[in-house]
Amino acid sequence: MGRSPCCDETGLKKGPWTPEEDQKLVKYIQKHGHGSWRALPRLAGLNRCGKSCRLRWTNYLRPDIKRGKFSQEEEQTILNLHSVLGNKWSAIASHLPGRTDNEIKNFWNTHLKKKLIQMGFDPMTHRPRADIFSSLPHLLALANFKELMDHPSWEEHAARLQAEAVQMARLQYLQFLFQPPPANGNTPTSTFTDMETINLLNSISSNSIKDGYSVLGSVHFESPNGSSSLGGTTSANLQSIHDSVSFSHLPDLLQIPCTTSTTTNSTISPPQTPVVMNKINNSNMVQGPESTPLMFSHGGSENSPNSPWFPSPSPTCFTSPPTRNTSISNLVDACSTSSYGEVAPSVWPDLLLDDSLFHEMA
DNA sequence: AATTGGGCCAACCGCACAACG
DNA sequence: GCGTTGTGCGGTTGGCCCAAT
Repeated sequence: MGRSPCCDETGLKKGPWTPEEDQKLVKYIQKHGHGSWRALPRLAGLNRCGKSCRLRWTNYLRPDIKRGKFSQEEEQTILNLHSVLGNKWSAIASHLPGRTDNEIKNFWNTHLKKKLIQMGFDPMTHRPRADIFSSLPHLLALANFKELMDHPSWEEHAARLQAEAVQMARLQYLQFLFQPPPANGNTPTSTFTDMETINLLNSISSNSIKDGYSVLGSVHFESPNGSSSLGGTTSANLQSIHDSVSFSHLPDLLQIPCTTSTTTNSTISPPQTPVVMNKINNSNMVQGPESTPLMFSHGGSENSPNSPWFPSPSPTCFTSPPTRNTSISNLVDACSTSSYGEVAPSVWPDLLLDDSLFHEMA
Protein backbone atom coordinates (compact mmCIF):
# COMPACT_ATOMS: atom_id res chain seq x y z
CA MET A 1 0.00 0.00 0.00
CA GLY A 2 0.98 3.63 -0.06
CA ARG A 3 1.76 3.60 -3.71
CA SER A 4 0.80 6.87 -5.33
CA PRO A 5 -0.97 6.70 -8.66
CA CYS A 6 1.40 7.12 -11.56
CA CYS A 7 -0.75 9.95 -12.87
CA ASP A 8 -0.02 11.97 -9.74
CA GLU A 9 3.39 12.81 -11.11
CA THR A 10 3.38 16.51 -11.68
CA GLY A 11 3.91 18.01 -15.07
CA LEU A 12 2.33 15.14 -16.95
CA LYS A 13 -0.36 16.00 -19.42
CA LYS A 14 -3.94 14.93 -18.82
CA GLY A 15 -7.07 15.20 -20.88
CA PRO A 16 -7.80 14.59 -24.53
CA TRP A 17 -5.11 13.19 -26.73
CA THR A 18 -3.90 15.13 -29.74
CA PRO A 19 -3.34 13.46 -33.12
CA GLU A 20 0.40 14.02 -32.67
CA GLU A 21 0.39 12.14 -29.37
CA ASP A 22 -1.63 9.35 -30.91
CA GLN A 23 0.82 9.10 -33.74
CA LYS A 24 3.80 8.93 -31.39
CA LEU A 25 2.17 6.22 -29.32
CA VAL A 26 1.11 4.11 -32.30
CA LYS A 27 4.48 4.46 -33.95
CA TYR A 28 6.33 3.43 -30.82
CA ILE A 29 4.13 0.43 -30.05
CA GLN A 30 4.20 -0.76 -33.65
CA LYS A 31 7.96 -0.66 -33.56
CA HIS A 32 8.76 -1.88 -30.04
CA GLY A 33 5.57 -3.23 -28.53
CA HIS A 34 4.32 -1.58 -25.39
CA GLY A 35 6.65 -3.42 -22.99
CA SER A 36 6.51 -1.63 -19.67
CA TRP A 37 3.74 0.92 -19.75
CA ARG A 38 5.46 2.95 -17.09
CA ALA A 39 8.59 3.33 -19.15
CA LEU A 40 6.80 3.75 -22.45
CA PRO A 41 5.91 7.47 -22.33
CA ARG A 42 9.51 8.48 -21.77
CA LEU A 43 10.77 6.18 -24.51
CA ALA A 44 8.05 7.28 -26.89
CA GLY A 45 8.60 10.94 -26.15
CA LEU A 46 5.20 11.45 -24.59
CA ASN A 47 4.48 13.69 -21.63
CA ARG A 48 1.84 11.29 -20.30
CA CYS A 49 1.71 8.69 -17.58
CA GLY A 50 1.92 5.05 -18.55
CA LYS A 51 -1.57 4.40 -17.47
CA SER A 52 -2.93 7.08 -19.74
CA CYS A 53 -0.97 5.59 -22.63
CA ARG A 54 -2.24 2.12 -21.92
CA LEU A 55 -5.82 3.34 -21.79
CA ARG A 56 -5.47 5.28 -25.00
CA TRP A 57 -4.00 2.28 -26.74
CA THR A 58 -6.38 -0.37 -25.46
CA ASN A 59 -9.53 1.69 -25.80
CA TYR A 60 -8.86 3.69 -28.91
CA LEU A 61 -5.69 3.15 -30.90
CA ARG A 62 -5.41 -0.62 -31.00
CA PRO A 63 -5.68 -1.66 -34.64
CA ASP A 64 -8.18 -4.45 -34.04
CA ILE A 65 -10.76 -2.21 -32.45
CA LYS A 66 -14.15 -2.30 -34.07
CA ARG A 67 -15.78 1.09 -34.03
CA GLY A 68 -19.28 2.24 -34.78
CA LYS A 69 -22.71 1.24 -33.69
CA PHE A 70 -23.32 -2.03 -31.91
CA SER A 71 -25.19 -4.51 -34.03
CA GLN A 72 -28.39 -6.16 -32.86
CA GLU A 73 -26.46 -9.37 -32.32
CA GLU A 74 -23.82 -7.63 -30.25
CA GLU A 75 -26.52 -5.94 -28.20
CA GLN A 76 -28.19 -9.25 -27.51
CA THR A 77 -24.91 -10.84 -26.60
CA ILE A 78 -24.16 -8.08 -24.13
CA LEU A 79 -27.57 -8.40 -22.52
CA ASN A 80 -27.14 -12.10 -22.40
CA LEU A 81 -23.70 -12.06 -20.88
CA HIS A 82 -24.58 -9.32 -18.46
CA SER A 83 -27.46 -11.36 -17.12
CA VAL A 84 -24.94 -14.04 -16.24
CA LEU A 85 -21.74 -12.13 -15.53
CA GLY A 86 -23.00 -8.84 -14.18
CA ASN A 87 -20.74 -5.81 -14.54
CA LYS A 88 -17.75 -7.89 -15.56
CA TRP A 89 -17.08 -5.67 -18.54
CA SER A 90 -13.77 -7.19 -19.44
CA ALA A 91 -15.27 -10.67 -19.36
CA ILE A 92 -18.12 -9.51 -21.55
CA ALA A 93 -15.70 -7.77 -23.89
CA SER A 94 -13.75 -10.98 -24.32
CA HIS A 95 -16.83 -12.44 -26.03
CA LEU A 96 -17.12 -9.49 -28.40
CA PRO A 97 -14.10 -9.30 -30.68
CA GLY A 98 -12.99 -5.77 -31.37
CA ARG A 99 -15.03 -4.20 -28.60
CA THR A 100 -13.44 -2.80 -25.48
CA ASP A 101 -14.74 -3.12 -21.98
CA ASN A 102 -15.00 0.65 -21.80
CA GLU A 103 -17.08 0.80 -24.95
CA ILE A 104 -19.39 -1.93 -23.73
CA LYS A 105 -19.68 -0.30 -20.34
CA ASN A 106 -20.63 3.00 -21.94
CA PHE A 107 -23.08 1.31 -24.27
CA TRP A 108 -24.64 -0.46 -21.35
CA ASN A 109 -24.94 2.66 -19.24
CA THR A 110 -26.31 4.84 -21.99
CA HIS A 111 -28.53 2.42 -23.91
CA LEU A 112 -29.15 -1.04 -22.63
CA LYS A 113 -29.72 -0.17 -19.01
CA LYS A 114 -32.39 2.31 -19.91
CA LYS A 115 -33.92 -0.12 -22.33
CA LEU A 116 -34.27 -2.77 -19.66
CA ILE A 117 -35.69 -0.30 -17.18
CA GLN A 118 -38.23 0.82 -19.74
CA MET A 119 -39.18 -2.79 -20.29
CA GLY A 120 -39.75 -3.14 -16.58
CA PHE A 121 -36.69 -5.22 -15.83
CA ASP A 122 -34.15 -4.61 -13.16
CA PRO A 123 -30.93 -3.99 -15.10
CA MET A 124 -28.86 -5.64 -12.42
CA THR A 125 -30.85 -8.80 -11.86
CA HIS A 126 -32.48 -8.99 -15.29
CA ARG A 127 -35.64 -9.92 -13.53
CA PRO A 128 -38.85 -7.97 -13.40
CA ARG A 129 -38.13 -4.97 -11.25
CA ALA A 130 -38.34 -5.31 -7.52
CA ASP A 131 -40.69 -2.40 -7.16
CA ILE A 132 -43.11 -4.13 -9.46
CA PHE A 133 -43.04 -7.20 -7.30
CA SER A 134 -43.23 -5.33 -4.09
CA SER A 135 -46.25 -3.52 -5.44
CA LEU A 136 -48.04 -6.70 -6.36
CA PRO A 137 -49.02 -7.48 -2.79
CA HIS A 138 -50.40 -3.99 -2.59
CA LEU A 139 -52.41 -4.65 -5.68
CA LEU A 140 -53.57 -7.89 -4.20
CA ALA A 141 -54.60 -6.19 -1.02
CA LEU A 142 -56.55 -3.71 -3.01
CA ALA A 143 -58.24 -6.36 -5.03
CA ASN A 144 -61.51 -7.70 -3.86
CA PHE A 145 -60.65 -11.20 -2.82
CA LYS A 146 -64.20 -12.26 -2.35
CA GLU A 147 -65.02 -11.27 -5.85
CA LEU A 148 -62.03 -13.20 -7.07
CA MET A 149 -62.98 -16.31 -5.17
CA ASP A 150 -66.60 -16.11 -6.23
CA HIS A 151 -65.56 -15.80 -9.81
CA PRO A 152 -66.11 -19.07 -11.67
CA SER A 153 -62.68 -18.90 -13.32
CA TRP A 154 -60.72 -18.00 -10.25
CA GLU A 155 -59.18 -21.44 -9.89
CA GLU A 156 -58.04 -21.29 -13.46
CA HIS A 157 -56.61 -17.87 -12.78
CA ALA A 158 -54.80 -19.12 -9.71
CA ALA A 159 -53.49 -22.11 -11.61
CA ARG A 160 -52.04 -19.84 -14.24
CA LEU A 161 -50.38 -17.67 -11.62
CA GLN A 162 -49.05 -20.78 -10.01
CA ALA A 163 -47.56 -21.98 -13.26
CA GLU A 164 -45.88 -18.63 -13.66
CA ALA A 165 -44.52 -18.90 -10.15
CA VAL A 166 -43.09 -22.29 -11.01
CA GLN A 167 -41.16 -20.80 -13.89
CA MET A 168 -39.98 -17.96 -11.72
CA ALA A 169 -38.78 -20.29 -9.02
CA ARG A 170 -36.94 -22.48 -11.46
CA LEU A 171 -35.27 -19.54 -13.10
CA GLN A 172 -34.22 -18.17 -9.77
CA TYR A 173 -32.89 -21.49 -8.69
CA LEU A 174 -30.85 -21.78 -11.85
CA GLN A 175 -29.56 -18.28 -11.48
CA PHE A 176 -28.55 -19.11 -7.95
CA LEU A 177 -26.71 -22.20 -9.11
CA PHE A 178 -24.82 -20.24 -11.68
CA GLN A 179 -23.67 -17.53 -9.34
CA PRO A 180 -19.99 -17.46 -8.49
CA PRO A 181 -19.38 -18.63 -4.95
CA PRO A 182 -19.01 -15.93 -2.30
CA ALA A 183 -15.75 -15.42 -0.50
CA ASN A 184 -16.80 -17.64 2.36
CA GLY A 185 -17.56 -20.45 -0.07
CA ASN A 186 -20.77 -21.40 1.69
CA THR A 187 -22.97 -21.78 -1.31
CA PRO A 188 -22.87 -24.49 -3.93
CA THR A 189 -20.57 -23.81 -6.78
CA SER A 190 -21.49 -24.15 -10.40
CA THR A 191 -19.65 -26.32 -12.83
CA PHE A 192 -21.32 -24.71 -15.81
CA THR A 193 -19.51 -22.53 -18.26
CA ASP A 194 -20.88 -19.14 -19.19
CA MET A 195 -22.30 -20.34 -22.43
CA GLU A 196 -23.86 -23.39 -20.86
CA THR A 197 -25.45 -21.14 -18.33
CA ILE A 198 -26.81 -18.90 -21.01
CA ASN A 199 -28.13 -21.80 -22.98
CA LEU A 200 -29.83 -23.25 -19.97
CA LEU A 201 -31.44 -19.99 -19.04
CA ASN A 202 -32.41 -19.56 -22.62
CA SER A 203 -34.09 -22.91 -22.71
CA ILE A 204 -36.10 -22.24 -19.60
CA SER A 205 -36.98 -18.80 -20.81
CA SER A 206 -38.16 -20.06 -24.16
CA ASN A 207 -40.47 -22.44 -22.38
CA SER A 208 -41.86 -19.58 -20.40
CA ILE A 209 -42.54 -17.67 -23.55
CA LYS A 210 -44.15 -20.68 -25.09
CA ASP A 211 -46.57 -20.57 -22.20
CA GLY A 212 -47.35 -16.98 -23.00
CA TYR A 213 -45.28 -15.63 -20.21
CA SER A 214 -41.95 -13.98 -20.69
CA VAL A 215 -39.88 -13.57 -17.58
CA LEU A 216 -36.42 -13.00 -18.91
CA GLY A 217 -36.65 -10.78 -21.89
CA SER A 218 -32.95 -10.23 -21.74
CA VAL A 219 -32.16 -13.88 -21.93
CA HIS A 220 -34.52 -15.08 -24.56
CA PHE A 221 -33.78 -13.75 -27.96
CA GLU A 222 -35.74 -13.94 -31.12
CA SER A 223 -34.09 -13.34 -34.42
CA PRO A 224 -36.14 -11.72 -37.16
CA ASN A 225 -36.98 -15.10 -38.59
CA GLY A 226 -38.39 -16.16 -35.27
CA SER A 227 -35.76 -18.62 -34.21
CA SER A 228 -34.06 -18.37 -30.89
CA SER A 229 -30.45 -17.57 -31.18
CA LEU A 230 -27.42 -17.17 -29.07
CA GLY A 231 -23.97 -17.84 -30.31
CA GLY A 232 -25.31 -20.19 -32.93
CA THR A 233 -27.56 -22.06 -30.54
CA THR A 234 -30.73 -23.12 -32.28
CA SER A 235 -34.16 -23.69 -30.83
CA ALA A 236 -33.70 -27.39 -31.34
CA ASN A 237 -30.48 -27.31 -29.40
CA LEU A 238 -32.11 -25.33 -26.68
CA GLN A 239 -34.94 -27.76 -26.49
CA SER A 240 -32.56 -30.67 -26.25
CA ILE A 241 -30.63 -28.89 -23.52
CA HIS A 242 -33.86 -28.21 -21.75
CA ASP A 243 -34.91 -31.82 -22.10
CA SER A 244 -31.62 -32.92 -20.68
CA VAL A 245 -31.90 -30.73 -17.61
CA SER A 246 -33.35 -32.55 -14.68
CA PHE A 247 -35.56 -30.48 -12.44
CA SER A 248 -36.07 -33.32 -10.02
CA HIS A 249 -33.99 -31.52 -7.45
CA LEU A 250 -36.11 -28.43 -7.74
CA PRO A 251 -39.17 -27.78 -5.65
CA ASP A 252 -42.03 -29.59 -7.24
CA LEU A 253 -44.43 -26.74 -7.28
CA LEU A 254 -46.83 -28.08 -9.82
CA GLN A 255 -47.97 -30.85 -7.57
CA ILE A 256 -49.38 -28.49 -5.02
CA PRO A 257 -53.02 -27.73 -5.53
CA CYS A 258 -53.96 -24.16 -4.88
CA THR A 259 -56.30 -24.99 -2.09
CA THR A 260 -54.28 -27.81 -0.64
CA SER A 261 -54.43 -28.33 3.07
CA THR A 262 -50.85 -29.52 3.30
CA THR A 263 -48.24 -27.19 4.63
CA THR A 264 -46.35 -25.33 1.99
CA ASN A 265 -43.09 -24.51 3.64
CA SER A 266 -41.48 -27.81 2.85
CA THR A 267 -43.01 -28.34 -0.54
CA ILE A 268 -42.31 -25.14 -2.32
CA SER A 269 -38.92 -24.44 -0.93
CA PRO A 270 -35.70 -25.62 -2.47
CA PRO A 271 -33.57 -28.25 -0.82
CA GLN A 272 -31.99 -25.67 1.42
CA THR A 273 -33.63 -24.00 4.37
CA PRO A 274 -36.43 -21.79 3.14
CA VAL A 275 -35.55 -18.18 3.08
CA VAL A 276 -37.79 -15.87 4.96
CA MET A 277 -38.17 -12.20 5.39
CA ASN A 278 -35.93 -10.87 8.09
CA LYS A 279 -37.60 -7.65 8.93
CA ILE A 280 -40.94 -9.00 9.98
CA ASN A 281 -41.19 -8.51 13.70
CA ASN A 282 -39.84 -11.68 15.25
CA SER A 283 -39.47 -10.47 18.78
CA ASN A 284 -42.63 -12.18 19.96
CA MET A 285 -42.80 -14.95 17.46
CA VAL A 286 -45.35 -17.57 18.32
CA GLN A 287 -45.11 -20.98 16.82
CA GLY A 288 -47.36 -23.85 17.65
CA PRO A 289 -50.32 -25.82 16.49
CA GLU A 290 -52.60 -22.85 16.87
CA SER A 291 -50.31 -20.67 14.80
CA THR A 292 -49.43 -21.72 11.32
CA PRO A 293 -46.43 -19.63 10.37
CA LEU A 294 -46.70 -17.90 7.08
CA MET A 295 -43.23 -17.98 5.66
CA PHE A 296 -41.80 -16.18 2.72
CA SER A 297 -39.03 -16.98 0.43
CA HIS A 298 -36.79 -14.09 -0.22
CA GLY A 299 -34.52 -13.41 -3.09
CA GLY A 300 -31.33 -12.71 -1.31
CA SER A 301 -29.09 -12.59 1.68
CA GLU A 302 -26.47 -10.25 2.97
CA ASN A 303 -23.81 -12.46 1.47
CA SER A 304 -25.58 -13.00 -1.77
CA PRO A 305 -28.26 -10.39 -2.28
CA ASN A 306 -29.48 -11.77 -5.55
CA SER A 307 -29.48 -15.36 -4.55
CA PRO A 308 -33.03 -16.58 -4.38
CA TRP A 309 -32.69 -19.46 -1.98
CA PHE A 310 -29.95 -18.47 0.36
CA PRO A 311 -30.92 -19.53 3.86
CA SER A 312 -31.86 -16.86 6.29
CA PRO A 313 -29.93 -16.92 9.54
CA SER A 314 -33.05 -16.33 11.58
CA PRO A 315 -36.30 -17.63 10.21
CA THR A 316 -39.13 -15.29 10.83
CA CYS A 317 -42.79 -16.08 11.17
CA PHE A 318 -45.90 -14.13 11.65
CA THR A 319 -46.84 -13.80 15.23
CA SER A 320 -50.40 -14.99 14.90
CA PRO A 321 -52.37 -17.13 12.52
CA PRO A 322 -52.74 -15.11 9.37
CA THR A 323 -56.17 -13.87 8.76
CA ARG A 324 -57.60 -12.45 5.65
CA ASN A 325 -56.85 -8.95 6.78
CA THR A 326 -53.76 -9.28 8.90
CA SER A 327 -51.88 -11.63 6.67
CA ILE A 328 -52.24 -9.43 3.66
CA SER A 329 -51.27 -6.32 5.54
CA ASN A 330 -48.40 -8.14 7.16
CA LEU A 331 -47.38 -9.31 3.77
CA VAL A 332 -47.45 -5.79 2.49
CA ASP A 333 -45.39 -4.73 5.49
CA ALA A 334 -42.98 -7.52 4.93
CA CYS A 335 -42.52 -6.69 1.33
CA SER A 336 -42.07 -3.02 1.92
CA THR A 337 -39.59 -3.50 4.74
CA SER A 338 -37.54 -6.22 3.13
CA SER A 339 -33.99 -6.13 4.47
CA TYR A 340 -32.53 -6.08 1.06
CA GLY A 341 -34.87 -3.72 -0.65
CA GLU A 342 -36.04 -6.42 -2.95
CA VAL A 343 -38.84 -8.88 -2.94
CA ALA A 344 -38.10 -11.72 -5.20
CA PRO A 345 -40.68 -13.45 -7.31
CA SER A 346 -40.21 -16.43 -5.07
CA VAL A 347 -42.58 -14.72 -2.70
CA TRP A 348 -45.36 -15.70 -4.97
CA PRO A 349 -45.41 -19.42 -4.61
CA ASP A 350 -45.79 -18.91 -0.88
CA LEU A 351 -48.35 -16.25 -1.23
CA LEU A 352 -50.40 -18.20 -3.68
CA LEU A 353 -50.09 -21.53 -2.04
CA ASP A 354 -50.02 -20.95 1.64
CA ASP A 355 -52.87 -23.01 2.90
CA SER A 356 -53.45 -21.09 6.07
CA LEU A 357 -53.96 -17.97 4.10
CA PHE A 358 -56.56 -19.67 1.98
CA HIS A 359 -58.22 -21.20 4.98
CA GLU A 360 -58.53 -17.86 6.60
CA MET A 361 -59.82 -16.33 3.47
CA ALA A 362 -62.45 -18.97 2.96
C1' DA B 1 -29.72 33.65 -32.01
C1' DA B 2 -28.94 32.31 -27.34
C1' DT B 3 -29.66 29.17 -23.74
C1' DT B 4 -30.45 24.88 -21.67
C1' DG B 5 -30.60 20.07 -20.85
C1' DG B 6 -29.60 15.49 -22.04
C1' DG B 7 -26.96 11.98 -24.57
C1' DC B 8 -22.77 10.26 -25.41
C1' DC B 9 -18.07 8.77 -24.84
C1' DA B 10 -13.09 9.34 -23.99
C1' DA B 11 -10.47 9.73 -20.19
C1' DC B 12 -9.53 9.75 -15.36
C1' DC B 13 -9.58 7.87 -10.64
C1' DG B 14 -8.94 4.67 -7.20
C1' DC B 15 -8.95 0.04 -5.75
C1' DA B 16 -7.40 -4.79 -6.10
C1' DC B 17 -4.23 -8.11 -7.03
C1' DA B 18 -0.42 -10.59 -9.07
C1' DA B 19 4.42 -10.38 -9.91
C1' DC B 20 8.73 -9.24 -8.47
C1' DG B 21 12.87 -8.15 -5.79
C1' DG C 1 7.07 -12.44 4.54
C1' DC C 2 6.99 -7.78 3.09
C1' DG C 3 7.06 -3.69 0.41
C1' DT C 4 6.97 -1.98 -4.25
C1' DT C 5 5.65 -2.03 -8.95
C1' DG C 6 2.80 -2.93 -12.93
C1' DT C 7 -1.44 -3.85 -14.65
C1' DG C 8 -6.38 -4.72 -14.89
C1' DC C 9 -10.80 -3.42 -13.77
C1' DG C 10 -15.14 -0.95 -12.71
C1' DG C 11 -17.06 3.45 -11.45
C1' DT C 12 -17.20 8.22 -12.33
C1' DT C 13 -16.35 12.62 -14.53
C1' DG C 14 -15.82 16.28 -17.85
C1' DG C 15 -16.59 18.12 -22.06
C1' DC C 16 -18.43 17.98 -26.69
C1' DC C 17 -22.49 17.76 -29.51
C1' DC C 18 -27.12 18.47 -30.66
C1' DA C 19 -31.97 19.01 -30.22
C1' DA C 20 -35.48 21.50 -27.84
C1' DT C 21 -37.08 25.73 -26.04
